[in-house]
Amino acid sequence: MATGRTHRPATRSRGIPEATVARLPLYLRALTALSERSVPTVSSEELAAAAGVNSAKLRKDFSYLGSYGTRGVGYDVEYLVYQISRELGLTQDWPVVIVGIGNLGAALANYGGFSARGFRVAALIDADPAMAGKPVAGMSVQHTDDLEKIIEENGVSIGVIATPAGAAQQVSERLIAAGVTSILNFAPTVLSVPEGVDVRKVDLSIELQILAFHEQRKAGEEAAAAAAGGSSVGGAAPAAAVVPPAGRSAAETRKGGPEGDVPAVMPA
Amino acid sequence: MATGRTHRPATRSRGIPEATVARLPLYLRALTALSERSVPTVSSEELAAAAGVNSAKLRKDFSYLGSYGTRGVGYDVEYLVYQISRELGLTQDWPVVIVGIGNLGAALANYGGFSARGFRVAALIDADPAMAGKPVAGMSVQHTDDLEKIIEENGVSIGVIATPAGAAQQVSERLIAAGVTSILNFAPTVLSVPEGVDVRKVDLSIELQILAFHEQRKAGEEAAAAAAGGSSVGGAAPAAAVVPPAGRSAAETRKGGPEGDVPAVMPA
DNA sequence: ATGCCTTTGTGAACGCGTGCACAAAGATTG
DNA sequence: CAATCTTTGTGCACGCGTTCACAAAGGCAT
Ligand SMILES: NC(=O)c1ccc[n+]([C@@H]2O[C@H](COP(=O)([O-])OP(=O)(O)OC[C@H]3O[C@@H](n4cnc5c(N)ncnc54)[C@H](O)[C@@H]3O)[C@@H](O)[C@H]2O)c1
Ligand SMILES: NC(=O)c1ccc[n+]([C@@H]2O[C@H](COP(=O)([O-])OP(=O)(O)OC[C@H]3O[C@@H](n4cnc5c(N)ncnc54)[C@H](O)[C@@H]3O)[C@@H](O)[C@H]2O)c1
Repeated sequence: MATGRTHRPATRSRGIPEATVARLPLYLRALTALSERSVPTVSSEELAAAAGVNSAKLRKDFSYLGSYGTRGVGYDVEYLVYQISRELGLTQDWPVVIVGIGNLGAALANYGGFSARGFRVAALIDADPAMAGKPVAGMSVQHTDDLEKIIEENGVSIGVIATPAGAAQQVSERLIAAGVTSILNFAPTVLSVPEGVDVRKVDLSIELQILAFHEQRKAGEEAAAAAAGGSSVGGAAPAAAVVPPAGRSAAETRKGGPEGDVPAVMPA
Repeated sequence: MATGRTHRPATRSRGIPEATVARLPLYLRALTALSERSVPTVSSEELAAAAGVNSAKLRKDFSYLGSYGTRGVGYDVEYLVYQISRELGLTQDWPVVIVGIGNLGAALANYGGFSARGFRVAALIDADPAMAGKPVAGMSVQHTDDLEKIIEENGVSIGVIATPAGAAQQVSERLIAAGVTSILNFAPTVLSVPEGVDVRKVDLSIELQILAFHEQRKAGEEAAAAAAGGSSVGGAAPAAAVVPPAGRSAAETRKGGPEGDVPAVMPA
């Protein structure tokens, strides 16, 4: 999710739980690696370890696809690769457009892993007239004016948005109007889309903030442990405070913080 | 998802559910936007709409932080920004290193949104001697030889990995040995890390595969609807088949596909 | 053919997350 | 001060996802 997500509850697609779908690519990757090493079969235990999940979970996941294992032996690697690929729709070729060819968009365009799995970059699109015609990753960047034409001519149903946040909503609307029904959004905004359109988001900033939360928690616990008599291990404490407290109206009305307010840095 | 994730079940950090933590940055972003427009207060309903979530969920999320709202009025925007920032640990300054300054790493280094929220890029690190000393995003790229020194001197506890997949595990081990306890991994690999280290992953390929799954499902349903008498809407059907069936040993043993095998493109 | 050993597939229990619905709280108005 | 209206905070129920644990299944050796 990427991390982050914008799950639509979705109608339990064909009986395969969403959580399982999200893990299938993980299994596929592990299986592909085994396949390249010409490993013929693999047990749920081994494969689960390679994919970083619980083996019971993996078996249950596979059980949604059918009974593809052999008791006492395990799973046939090649066969499973095919079954998962088919289930994920990777036996088809999916043309993709990338909109917004800046720092990130260009990096995505240059990314090899795209085409590795049936995804083909059909076009690179940018609103900047100066970008139009420029070669990026061996393709010529096209102008947003032609967005609709490109989508329709190439039968594109998956769009990647790498524009600034302010443009993302509008870009998504044009993509959708032209026929796109799945969007991968790198811009830090909530996209509002009609029913039937899937949006997944990748948000670096959110991921970092989640890490910071846990990091702060670890630091707090460590401090507590140290205060309780432990030796202070070298745990890289962050530097200085940044945001001063707001101290506004509602502040007085406040009832009671979680647990007596950790001694957060509070200058003023 | 980004989506994608590597949740450690974690010990219900300080009573705040993981799912709530993952949404706090979303609320914070919406609140910051309101703050910039000088909106003084906001109701759970409005804020929930801006963040793209259910209002009941939002209220429950906030209830884990304390009672910061005023019944009949809503939430004080500035105050809530501060409370969430504090809870997420964003009132501190978090130095971050990026390892692997290729296409993606360079894009990340150039990304402004990094510093926007208390994250400061302390160093850019690459193994390529030719990269060492080169300026990227106004910083000089440093060689991996100095990785440990950089981490320790800057008190870095968060590392971003943007190396090729093959190098990621090793890089993570060096980061962790040097004191890093949180990793954001862009390489398509499962990182194996010791207890106490948080890993979150951002995986473009996985997100696309999940979209492809739903896309295929939509196409199938649409085809079924059309067969049932509907007019075929212009739904951008993908092009050609790519992976031929494996047809291996276990194939015969197979018991029974989900529901009589949709007529997937099956050449041979 | 028989028995043993390995590994799958799944029933069942449990816990987390979500969303409804409403009582309590406070603001606001008369 | 009392009545009314708005919006929060949360008890509760439900469904999804995870995990355990084990019977059934199949391979393999004897
Ligand atoms: N660079 C990163 O590492 C990174 C990381 C996370 C998120 N993001 C997000 O990804 C997005 C892109 O980041 P970036 O660093 O590449 O920014 P950028 O400014 O380098 O590139 C944005 C590109 O989008 C184009 N653009 C603007 N409006 C457009 C429109 N309406 N239609 C089509 N193209 C348009 C611009 O011409 C520009 O080329 C931003 O929303 C950013 O927040 C970037
Ligand atoms: N480019 C993208 O859009 C994109 C998208 C998703 C995922 N990824 C993943 O991100 C990673 C980086 O992608 P990229 O396109 O930037 O690749 P890249 O080849 O352009 O860059 C990789 C960089 O890592 C450096 N490196 C290699 N081994 C290293 C080591 N041991 N220590 C430090 N640095 C090392 C290389 O010198 C190079 O500069 C890859 O794993 C890729 O799969 C990239």
